[in-house]
This record gives sequence, structure tokens and C-alpha cells, in this order.
Amino acid sequence: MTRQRRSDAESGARQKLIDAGIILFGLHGYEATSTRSLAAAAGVNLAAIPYHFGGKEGLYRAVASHIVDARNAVLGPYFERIRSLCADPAAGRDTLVSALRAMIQALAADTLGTSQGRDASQIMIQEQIALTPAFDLFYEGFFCTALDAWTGLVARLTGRDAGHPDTRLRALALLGQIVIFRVGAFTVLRHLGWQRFTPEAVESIAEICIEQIEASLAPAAAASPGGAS
Amino acid sequence: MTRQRRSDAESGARQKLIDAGIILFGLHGYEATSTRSLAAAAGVNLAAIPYHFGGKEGLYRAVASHIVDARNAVLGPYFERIRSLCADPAAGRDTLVSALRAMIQALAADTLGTSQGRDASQIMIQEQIALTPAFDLFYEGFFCTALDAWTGLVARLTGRDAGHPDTRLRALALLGQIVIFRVGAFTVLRHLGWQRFTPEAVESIAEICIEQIEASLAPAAAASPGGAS
DNA sequence: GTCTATAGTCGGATAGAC
DNA sequence: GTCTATCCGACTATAGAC
Repeated sequence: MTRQRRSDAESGARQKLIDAGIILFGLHGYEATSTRSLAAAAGVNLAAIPYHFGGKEGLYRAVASHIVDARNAVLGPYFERIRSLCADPAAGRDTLVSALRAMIQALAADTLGTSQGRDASQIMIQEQIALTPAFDLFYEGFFCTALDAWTGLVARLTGRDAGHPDTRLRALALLGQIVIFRVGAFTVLRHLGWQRFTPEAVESIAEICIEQIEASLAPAAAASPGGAS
Repeated sequence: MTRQRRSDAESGARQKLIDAGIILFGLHGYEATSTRSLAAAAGVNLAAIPYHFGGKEGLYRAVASHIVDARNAVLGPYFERIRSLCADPAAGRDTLVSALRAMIQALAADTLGTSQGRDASQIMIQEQIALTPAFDLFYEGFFCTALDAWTGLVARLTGRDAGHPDTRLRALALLGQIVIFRVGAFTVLRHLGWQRFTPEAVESIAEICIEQIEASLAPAAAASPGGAS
């Protein structure tokens, strides 16, 4: 498995274009990224894009697919653990909470602390507002399974029905506590007077989010007011 | 004040272009929005853009300025009330919490429920990831004062120092609970199997966010663990 | 103030040599 | 597989008639 078994893999132009695409598509979005800038950043010829990917859109799909695989490789295990714990009726609350902690910490460290995680999440954010033909790839390949696992965990910890819309809304809102730091990074950094998220800052953010999420999950299988719908 | 006192206000081409810009810049971003599509959507001649605004960038700045004014007109009073309550040492917790509820409800109703609020927030989201020269206009004109008021309220309700970075992080995270529904609207709607946010759904979201925010603010002026930095 | 016509540039894709 | 040269359409902005 040293190579991806591709007929045209000898020079690495494919991979160089994908790497450049992760950066440039994330920075400027699909439409505003030119094939010339992609070829220049990758150090390959312009004609390599139609040759290897059939065109700009093909390159974008390849970038999207690569990102989904890479994020699943990094974060998949945490969601997989959550899913298996939720399927186990014997799993205790402490075990569930520790899986929650691990997931939030991994998510914060990856999307805020690593350059690969930052670049990948940047394209996922672009996809949220632009809605290119690759949205399904992101949703089916990553968001759907991740959100299902997260919702299941929130349902289990609060004694709610994972299928009820209110439970999904609760889970999404709680996830927003960490997502805002990535989506609004420029505003957040400016409001804090920071230049970037240091490793210590990332740890603080994760810790604060975990604490506040746990506080919201505390009223577990109690009265369950149910929301407002 | 029937007119904005502009020397070139007779035909309304300026306003029609700004209205079109709010929609199109929000949908596709600054770079990917063409002057042709703007002129067509506004029903004015292409040359009207350089004439009235000096060019595409001038139109974008006018759009940004218009959005800041409009959002301040809608949401400013809520932040103003929070600010004045925080400055009043006699304000009770119930009063503060009711101001919090009102603000979250107004924010949800505006950004999720009204077309004007949706369009305006869409450009603010674009600005978060693209970082055009108009970012300062948004930050100075809206985000900064709004976040300061919100942080002050969270500080007051939790007995923390509003100037401490951890308090700002806490406030930002809590705000993320409502922001995620706007930023990730497509993913949220798809995950819920919804076509759009109905008024009832917006109410549910606001109610759930308020409840979970209050739960995180509950451990008020108690031990105050302080976070992890 | 509004229009047509056009300049000058940049976009993605292709043909064909090597 | 990689390159150069090129087509053709779309872009922003301007000139000048009305």
C-alpha cells in the first residue's frame, strides 16, 4: 500500500494538486480559486488538472474525498467508541463522559491545533455556505455519522430519545460551543487579542467546552421538560 | 428623512444595487459574485456600479455598512439593555437572566427566522472565512460591542472577571450554541430532515439554547474552577 | 444618470509536439 | 505524463453618445 494503485501515480502530480487544493479551496472557496493558482501552488503544469481530474470540479471532488478520508482517520475512532458505548446498556455514566471528553479534546486539538485539521475544516466550512455538488460527499462521509454518534451520546446522558428532534437540537447546540472557535476564528482571535491558538489556548477551550457541556447534561434522566416544540 | 440626502438618489439605483449585493455577496462571496449578476439582479445597468460606488469593492463596502447599521437597529437595543444592566450593581439575577433570554430569542428570530436577518448574517459568515478589507467594519461596528456586552453578562452571572480570557472563552462558547444553527444551517436542516426553520423550530432552538446556557451559568459565584490555562 | 460599445485582463479547457 | 500555444468565454472598468 505504498501507492494508491493508480495508473498515473508516477510523478505525484495528483497528490501535489490535491494538497494545493486543500489549501486554496479552503482559503478562497471553489469559485474564487483559479486553476492557474492551483497549478502554480502545486508546481505542476496547468494542463495537469484536466488530464488527471477531468477539470477543476474533478479536482475539487478529489480534494473533498481526501479530506473525508483523512478526518475519518483522525476523528473516526472517537465517534466509533461513542457509538459502541451507546450500544452497550452496561456502559456507566463515567465511561460515557470520558468518551465525551476524549472526543471534544480530539476535535479541538485537530481543528484548532493542527494545520491539517485547520485546512480540512476550512473547506468543510466553505461547503456549509456555498453548497457545491460535493456537499453530499461531506455529509454522507463524515457529518452524518459523527452527528448521529454525538446525538446518541447526548440522548444517553440525558435520558432522552435520540430520535426526537429536540434531542438532536440539543446535541447540535452543545457542539456549537466548540465549532464557533473554528468558524469564527478571526473574530475570536481578534476579540481576545491573540495572534493564533496556542496549544495552551486549545486546551483551555476544550476544557471550558467540556465543563459547560457537562453542566448542560447534568439534569439527566430527571423531569425532562422536553423543550418548546 | 424620507431620503438619505444623497446627490444621486433620484432613481434608487444605489439602493437596488445594495439590496442585490446583500443577497448575492452573501450567497457566493465577494470574489465569486460578478458585477454582471449584481446589475442584472438589481435591474440596473452594469455601468451603474462604477458610477455610484467607484467599482465592485465600493459596492461591497456600502453593502457591509448597510448591514452593520441594519443589524444594530434590530439587535442593538438588546445588547444596550444588557450593557446598562451590567453597569447597574443593583440589577438582580432574574432581571439579568430575562435580558439574556430576550437577547437569545431576538438573535434566533432574526438570523434564522427573517429573510433580512438571514441574508445579513450570511455575509457576516462569509466575512469570517474570507477576510475582505471590510472585516474591520463588521468587527468595529457590530461584533466588538455585541461580544463585549455578552461577555459582561456572562461574567456578571457567573461571578467572573469580564477581562479574563477564560471568561471571554466561556461567553464565546455559549454563544456558539445558537451560532451553529445559522452557520451550519444546511447540515442542520439535512440532519433533521427539515426543509427550512419554521417559526416553531426557531422557538424550540432558542428555548433549548437558553436552557442549556442557563445550566452552564448556574454554578454562579461559587468555587469558580477557572478553566485550564 | 443611464445607456451601448469596447478595451484589457483573466478564466477553464484543449490540441498537438515531445 | 508533461509541456507550449491557443481558443473562447467571462470578467471589471471605461469612453462617449444621449
